[in-house]
Amino acid sequence: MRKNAAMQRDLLGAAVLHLRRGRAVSRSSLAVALGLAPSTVGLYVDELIAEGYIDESGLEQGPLGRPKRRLATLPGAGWFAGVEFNAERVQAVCVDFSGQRVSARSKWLPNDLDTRAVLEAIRTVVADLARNAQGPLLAIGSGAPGVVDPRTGVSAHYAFIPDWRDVPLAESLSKWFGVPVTVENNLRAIAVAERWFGGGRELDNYVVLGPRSGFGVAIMQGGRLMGGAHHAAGEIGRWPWPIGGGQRAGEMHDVLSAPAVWRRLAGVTTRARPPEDLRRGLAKLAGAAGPAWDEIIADYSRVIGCLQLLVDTERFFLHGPLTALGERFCNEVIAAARATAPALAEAPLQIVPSALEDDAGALGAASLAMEAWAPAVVR
Amino acid sequence: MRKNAAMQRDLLGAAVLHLRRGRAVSRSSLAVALGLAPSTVGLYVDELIAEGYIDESGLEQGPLGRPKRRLATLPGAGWFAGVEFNAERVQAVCVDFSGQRVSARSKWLPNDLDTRAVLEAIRTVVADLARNAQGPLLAIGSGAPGVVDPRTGVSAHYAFIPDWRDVPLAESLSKWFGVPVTVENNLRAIAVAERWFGGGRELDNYVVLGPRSGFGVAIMQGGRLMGGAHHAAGEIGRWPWPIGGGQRAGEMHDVLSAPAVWRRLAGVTTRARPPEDLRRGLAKLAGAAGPAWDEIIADYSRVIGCLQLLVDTERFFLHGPLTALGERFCNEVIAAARATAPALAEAPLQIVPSALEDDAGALGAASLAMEAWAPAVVR
DNA sequence: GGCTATTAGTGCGACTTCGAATTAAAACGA
DNA sequence: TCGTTTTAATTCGAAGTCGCACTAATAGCC
Repeated sequence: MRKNAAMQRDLLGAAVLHLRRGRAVSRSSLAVALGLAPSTVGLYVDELIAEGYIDESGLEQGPLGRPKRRLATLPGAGWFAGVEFNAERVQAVCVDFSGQRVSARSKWLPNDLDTRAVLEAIRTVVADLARNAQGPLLAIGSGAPGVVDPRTGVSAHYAFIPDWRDVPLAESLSKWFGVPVTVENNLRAIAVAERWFGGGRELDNYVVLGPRSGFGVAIMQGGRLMGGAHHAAGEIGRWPWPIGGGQRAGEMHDVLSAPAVWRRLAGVTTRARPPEDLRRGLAKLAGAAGPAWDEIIADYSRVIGCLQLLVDTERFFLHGPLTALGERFCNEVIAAARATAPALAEAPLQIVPSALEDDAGALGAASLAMEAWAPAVVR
Repeated sequence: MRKNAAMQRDLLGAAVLHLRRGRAVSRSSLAVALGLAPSTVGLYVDELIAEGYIDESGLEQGPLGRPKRRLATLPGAGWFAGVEFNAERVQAVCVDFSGQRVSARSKWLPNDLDTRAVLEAIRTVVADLARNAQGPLLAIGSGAPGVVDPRTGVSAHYAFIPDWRDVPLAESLSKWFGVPVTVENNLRAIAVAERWFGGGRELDNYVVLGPRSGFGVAIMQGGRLMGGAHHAAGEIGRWPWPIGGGQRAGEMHDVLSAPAVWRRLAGVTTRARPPEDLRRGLAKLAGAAGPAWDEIIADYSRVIGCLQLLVDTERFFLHGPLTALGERFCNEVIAAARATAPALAEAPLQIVPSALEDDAGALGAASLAMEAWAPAVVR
C-alpha cells in the first residue's frame, strides 16, 4: 500500500467535504482551504470532475477580478446512509452526495428484543432506503447507544437489549452492504449532525445536552469529538446527586432526565409512568409556573454552570423531549446559571433548543459516513 | 514565505522532538514516527547533524539484523527557558537541548506588586539562567495564572496583581530575548510538564488537579490540551457548591482548595489563616483520622466522580500542597468515588500524587518552548 | 473602447519525496 | 568460514507538489 496514494485519497475526500460544506466554492478557495498550491488543486479538481463527483456550475463574480468558476458536488454521484437505533426503533436517513437529506425510514422494534432482531431491522431499513436512492451507496454511518469504539466499530454494551455485548456493528454492516462503515455513540453522532445540519456549522466548540431516559452530553472541542480514554465521556447522568454537602440521594438523571422532569412538573410520584409522547406531555406543562418549575430551572442551571466552567464551550444545544419546553426554559436556565455562579456572570453563555428533528442521530451518522468517505484514486 | 519551507521546518522540529522524547532512536524508527520514507528521513537527519543539533552515538543492536545507528540530541546545541509566576514568586528553569533540566532560579516578589515589577522579575530571572547556560537560548515558554491566549501570547487578567490586564507577555519576552515565546495557563503548563517529565509520558488522556488557593483542572485529551472556547476551561473551583438539592453555600474552592482543606482538618474557622508552608501544615495533619478527614474524602470523591464521568480520563495527577496528604488520600478518594457512583465501580480510575516538584509549571513552560521550537531551514 | 487593477486558473521547470532495489551490518548455523 | 536471515540505511529513477510566470476574465475609469 503506497502511502502517497492514501494521502491523495484523503485530499480528494477533504476537497469534496469542503465543497459540500460550502467552505470552498472554486479551485482557488479550495486551494486555501486545503493548504495546497492552486496548480495542484487544479489537478485534483480535474480528477474529481472526470470521475463524476463534482462539476462546474457557472461563475461567481466577486467584487473585483475574474469570477470564480463555481464547483459543486453532484447529488447523483452516490449516497450515504445514516442509521441510529435504541430499544424502541431504528431510524435511518439517506443523504445524497451533495449533503442533502433526501429520504428517511424508521421501523419500530418488537418488545422481545435481541441483538439479531436489531441487526436485522437495521439491515432491512437501509436496504429499504437503497431502493429509492440515486447512485451507488458509498458509505454507512451508524449511531449506537452506550459505549462504542469508533476505531473497531464495536458497540460494547446496551442495557435495554439483553444480549447486546461487543457487537461488531461496523463489520456486520460492511459485510452486508460492501461499503465502509463508521460507528459512533448516538449522542456524539447528534453532535456531528449539529455541525452539518444544525446550528454548529460555524462553531468549533459546543456541547450537546441529551436529557432523555438518561442524561448524557457530547462535547465538540476544537472541531473534534471528545470521546475520552474509553469512549465513555459525557455520562453525566450518572453524577452522584446532590454533589456537595448532604447525604446522597441518587444519580443526576433521577432528577433531571426527561421523564423525571415531566414527573416533577406534573407533580406525580417517582412511580408514575410518563406519557407515551413525552415531548407533547412536556409541552402541555411548559407554561405552568410554580415551585417545581423553578426548582428544575435551578437544578439545570447548576449542571450547566458546572459544565460551562469545566469545558468552556461556545453554545449548548438542547436535544430530546425537553426542547418542548422551548426557549423560555433555556433562557431561564441561562439567567439562573449566571445568578448562581458569579464566574459565569460576565462570560458569554448560550443555550438553545436544537433546530434538528427527531432523526438527528441518523443524520449525524450519515454525516460521519460523509466525513469518512474518500474516492478511490485511479490514475 | 514558501509553504514547503514551513513544512520542512515542522518536520525537522518534529524529528528533534521524537529523538528528545525517546520515541525514536534511529533513522528507521524516526521514519516510522514521522510517517516519512526512510530515504527522506536520511536527508533530514543529515541536515540536523550538519547543523549540530544531533549526532550519532554508537550502535544499538536489536535481536536480529543490522544494528540501529543511535541518534541523540546534543545537550549543548542550545537551551530552553521556562518561566512561571504567581503573586508570590517567579520560578524559572533551564532545559538543555536534550530535554534535561539543568538549572533553576526563583525570585520572591515584593508585596506591593504591579505588572511592571513582575515583568522585570521575569526578565532578570531568565537573564540569570542565561549566564550559566550552554549554547544559545532557543525559545522561551511562560506559564501565567488565569486566562491566557496561547495564540496571541496575551495574559488577560490576574486578580492578585492589580494592574495585570491584557499583558502581551509573549511580545515583551520575545522583544527582550529575541526568541519565539509560547504562553499558556499555569495549570495547563503543568499538564505539559507531566507529559515530558512526569507520569504522563505514555498517556494521551489525563487530568491535572490543581487545588491551591483556588481549584482548577487541566485536561489532556487525545494528546491535546483542552483550552475551551475562551481559554477558560477547567475552572471548577468556581462550581456552585453544593450542586444539587439545598441552598447554595458558596463555591467549590471554599470547601476544597488547599487552605480550605487545611482549615477543615485543623478544625479552625474560615477566618483562620493557614500556615505559611501549607504543604508541611497538611503533612502534619495527614495521619489524623476523623470526621473532617472523612468528609473531605467524600467531597473530593464526588468531584472526582463528576470529572471522571464527564471526561473519562486515564489518570488524575494531584498537584500542589495536597500531595502532602500522600497516596493514602488518593486511594481513599478512589474508593469513595467508586462507592458513591456505581457507574465508576467497574471502570478503571487512577488518582496519583504527581512526581513533579514545585517547579512543575516552569518545567511545563519549558516543555512548551521545546515543542514549539524548530530549526531554521538553510539549504 | 482601451487601459488598469484585481482576482482566478494553468503551464512548466525546479525541487521534494517516494518506493523499490541495493548495499550494509549484524547474528546464527551448518 | 561462508551462506542465510534479518533489519538498517542509502541510492536513484519515478512521481508529485510547488512556485512563479503567464494567461484569462471581469469591473471600473478615463
